[in-house]
Amino acid sequence: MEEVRLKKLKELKEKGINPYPYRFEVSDFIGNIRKQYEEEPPENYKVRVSGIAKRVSRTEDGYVVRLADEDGVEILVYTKEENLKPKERYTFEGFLKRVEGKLSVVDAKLTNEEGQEVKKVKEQFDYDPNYRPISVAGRLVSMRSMGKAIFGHIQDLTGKIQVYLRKDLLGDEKLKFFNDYIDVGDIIGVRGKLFRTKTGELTVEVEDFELLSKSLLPLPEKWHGLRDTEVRYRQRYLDLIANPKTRQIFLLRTKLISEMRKFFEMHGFIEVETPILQPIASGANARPFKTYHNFLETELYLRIAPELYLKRLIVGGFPRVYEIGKNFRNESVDRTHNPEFTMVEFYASYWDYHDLMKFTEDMFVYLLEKTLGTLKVRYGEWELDFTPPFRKVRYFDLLKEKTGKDKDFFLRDLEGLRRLAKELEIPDAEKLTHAKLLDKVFEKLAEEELVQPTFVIDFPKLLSPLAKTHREDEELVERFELFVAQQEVANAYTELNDPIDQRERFLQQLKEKQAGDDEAMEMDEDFIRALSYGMPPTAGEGIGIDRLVMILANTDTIRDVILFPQLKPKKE
RNA sequence: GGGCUGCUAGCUCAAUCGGCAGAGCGGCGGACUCUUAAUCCGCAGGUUCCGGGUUCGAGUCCCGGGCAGCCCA
Repeated sequence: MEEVRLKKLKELKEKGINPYPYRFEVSDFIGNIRKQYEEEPPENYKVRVSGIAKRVSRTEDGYVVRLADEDGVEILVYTKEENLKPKERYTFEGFLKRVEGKLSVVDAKLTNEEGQEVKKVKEQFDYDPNYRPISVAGRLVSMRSMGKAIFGHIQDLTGKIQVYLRKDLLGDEKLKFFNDYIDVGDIIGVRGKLFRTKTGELTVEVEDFELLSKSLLPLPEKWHGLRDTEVRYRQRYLDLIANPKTRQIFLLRTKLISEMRKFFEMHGFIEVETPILQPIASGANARPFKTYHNFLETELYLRIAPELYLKRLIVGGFPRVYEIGKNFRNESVDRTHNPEFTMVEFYASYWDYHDLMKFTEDMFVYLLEKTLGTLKVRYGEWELDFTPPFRKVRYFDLLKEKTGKDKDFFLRDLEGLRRLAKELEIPDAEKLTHAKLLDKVFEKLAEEELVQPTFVIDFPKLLSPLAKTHREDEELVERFELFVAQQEVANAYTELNDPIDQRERFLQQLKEKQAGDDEAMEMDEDFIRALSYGMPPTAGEGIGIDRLVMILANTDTIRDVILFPQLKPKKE
């Protein structure tokens, strides 16, 4: 295979044709061109359509029928109906939707009533491009050569479009060149006119084309795509070429982050960048990666959180800041953890955690409307409803509900708590510190309850060394975590700005560390000095972007939302 | 960290009890000017993840290793 293509490459060079030329003028991306002639049908638009089944193919969970009317106009019908036969006439009732650019009928059921012609259905949303001249470029992903004419599809990130090469239009020589030297997988550019074929598909009638990059390796199979999860993650470029679902998820991710920036900007937040290489990795309970700077002759850590730097900026007079960036935690790698992950952290002067809850609700509503266009999100078996206000529940109320035991038990009866942890089969329960025990017991008992968006509020102080003491209860802090689908999505609090209190909290953390908790927080003297100059009352929050994208994309694997997830290196 | 499962042609997958390694797609050659999983005729394509072992004979059984996925902690 590779040899055949290398031979073509060699012959091209002998002909004086550069298989890797420098540029090509495109009039637009494929998706944008399609958008001009294809309207999105409204949500839940019902249609009844009649025609002859040209072909019936199996899909993962049903069938797809190519349905044609007398004029030859075709539409794809996705159905679960069994025993459909080609050449039979059927009428389907279902919802009109675009699937990869093509108008299709989804959730279709057979009916005995008469339906509309395919043509009539499609005309409403597919318009005639009237032979408008365009030029587009992309990867040739399929090709159907018919001797004196060739059909194929070229694809870019935004979509796919059919190209049609005809001998009488292109000339003998050009067509022969295409047949002899162009392969599926090559990047090509075409110039021509847009029209619709008799089946109704938007197509470029090619007047001229150029090879833009020769592909030497074959693409994954066209029908099944690329399924091997390992190859999908290790060679993401192939996954992106072969699987539309993958492209869709990463476009969604990009859209989410972009809308998030807009939202912050609308609310007066300034985007900043703080160090990833830090001499002290603090601001979270986690194990850091360690590295070494040769010139400075010093050990540095990859940040586990930007928190302490962002608050220094609040001290410095930035009223509202946010940072979207990577954090690094040297921990296990599994379905919900990647060693580097993306968070947004933001801080607003003069706010408290009540302001943040309101702001968080507003932001989620904004983001969901901009990305999915709905506040009700399907996630696995659940329908998550993000309509505000989100449920609020106090940390110790939740524990009391599950165990009947109150705050005093959890904060003072260490041995009782340890016994409870053992009953819950929490590993190493006899060794864990008080704080860790409490954390693990809460996780075990409460998280399964937290499916719909829920603010868990008013955490115990010993779990929250950077949060401000609760105005009504010395043992608590003004902190909330937002849980969605049993996962912690956001963590926020009224920030501790009393430098003396802060020093004591760090010292408490050091004790935890000595007691065996290697995730306890590090003391940061300069941060305390910064607070000593005076930090305004402030509230701050972190939101896990990867987890948020997982929820929006309805996937339970973090690797599906990170372009290049960390895997063990493979020996070649 | 423990358990289970998977790894076979470029891709998606078969291979019965241990008995000649196969199909579809893709590729190559040919026919075909509205095809779309195009169709029709012909051909080629393999370190069965790696290393040992048992056996007349191993993709298959045994031991060790690698990577991945799932479950548990």
